[in-house]
Amino acid sequence: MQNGYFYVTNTAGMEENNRCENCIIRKFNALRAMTKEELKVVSDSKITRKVKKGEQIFEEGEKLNGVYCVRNGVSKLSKLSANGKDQIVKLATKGEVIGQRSVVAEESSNLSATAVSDMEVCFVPGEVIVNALHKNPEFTYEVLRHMAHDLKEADDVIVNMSQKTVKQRIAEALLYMKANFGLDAEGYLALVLSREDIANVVGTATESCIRILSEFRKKGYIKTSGKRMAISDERKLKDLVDGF
Amino acid sequence: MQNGYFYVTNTAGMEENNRCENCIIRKFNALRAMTKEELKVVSDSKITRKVKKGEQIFEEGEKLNGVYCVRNGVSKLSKLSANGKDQIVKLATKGEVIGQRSVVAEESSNLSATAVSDMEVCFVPGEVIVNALHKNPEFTYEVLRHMAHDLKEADDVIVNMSQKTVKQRIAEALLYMKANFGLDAEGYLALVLSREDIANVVGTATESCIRILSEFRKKGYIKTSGKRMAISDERKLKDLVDGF
DNA sequence: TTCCAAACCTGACACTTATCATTCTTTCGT
DNA sequence: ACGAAAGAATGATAAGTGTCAGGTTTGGAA
Repeated sequence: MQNGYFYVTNTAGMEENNRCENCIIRKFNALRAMTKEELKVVSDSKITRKVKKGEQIFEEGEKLNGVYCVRNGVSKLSKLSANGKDQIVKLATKGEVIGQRSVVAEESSNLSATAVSDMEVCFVPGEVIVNALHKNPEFTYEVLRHMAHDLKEADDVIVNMSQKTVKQRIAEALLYMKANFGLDAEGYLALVLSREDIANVVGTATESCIRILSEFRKKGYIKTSGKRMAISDERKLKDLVDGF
Repeated sequence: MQNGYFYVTNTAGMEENNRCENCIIRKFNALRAMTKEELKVVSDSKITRKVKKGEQIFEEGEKLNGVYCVRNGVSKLSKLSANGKDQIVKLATKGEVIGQRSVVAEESSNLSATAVSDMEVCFVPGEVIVNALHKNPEFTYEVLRHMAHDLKEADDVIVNMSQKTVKQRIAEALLYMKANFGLDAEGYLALVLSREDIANVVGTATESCIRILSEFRKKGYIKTSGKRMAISDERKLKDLVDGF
């Protein structure tokens, strides 16, 4: 099904910077705890793939045969709810590994992954990961630590979702986008999300999201240019989040 | 601070059923992947403690020196939000290990744990756990699988919180309580939570929770006797959750 | 460029939920 | 068993949010 979109990188004579051993991205995820030998296996078996904005990497309920290491771009991890909206649970960016949870638990995925911008990802077969998990406690420990971190973040999201107003959650989302994805050359948020996506991050109706962003704009908290947004008054947004 | 509440179990001549090796509870959590030797160390270092209903086991922000294995009773794991309410993120019962996340990540706890009923817990020092994590990949893998499961559940909670109405969430909470904690001899939910606790599970105001439970009672979906509750029409509650 | 579809925006309105105030009931300690 | 304190219940009202029904703007394909 996904064939044709793939191009294989483990060809002879491949340039050195396509080897996992030399990949800087790796420093930021659990793969840094792998041994040289394990990393070689990963590198030989991995498949690099370009994903265009809007394209789906995998779908909720799909059996994943491996994990995806994000080299570039941003992916949204979302889950469809009964009322037809899909709630974005996490945004994964450069250095993060997606699909880990499903491979570790040997279950089909509970989330869909869709590219929010053009991406480059490395697919690593599940057996290679599972193998390392059984043999290398340091690697397993490292994966565990990353998952512990994700779990803590999920707890925080639960509390925010249930205790904060939509306005507070949107303000927080903007600050989050600035803190985690930075700004472009003109000071706009580097991560450009549609209003609908932002609504799906904070769990509200698209119209409500638009309305509140307009309000922020009118009050001078933010500035917009097409779908790009810039934070003008960070202090005010922070106060809002904290309930002032 | 916690001294005096503790009584040590690793005394000579201790009865056999107080040894982890013989503890059935262990079968349900990651400790089942420990070797005999590791389990002996756990058993020799563990401290069994009785916790009375309402008593706190640990607090948000506290540095945990170990994990707590629940032998009996139920604990709520909650997080205080800016507006003063504390959101219950998870209910932990017999066989579950709490505090894992913090020990694994070597961070202070992001949640508070409070007994919802009288409990008996075994405290296991962090070093013992961390040691096993470094040495025994099967144990680490097992902990990882449990955490993967928790993470999936957390994702589901996020979606429910943001996409379902309060009424749906309360209906779901009742069904959850039946499914996970069962019924008492008279058919009432074995887990008795205050209206406030239920409100904190589903993330709503106590009054709203009471109002909706009253409505369920009037419509014949549930039956109440003091703070005990019984499900009379499970079908209706399920339909409600699914949006009918 | 022109056109079309998607994205964005706004208003009106209904419904949901929180808050405040008050009363009734249960539970628990002495 | 009693009284105090906690919990449960209900009404009135206000605030927050979703939905529907239009508009306008934007961006990309032909």
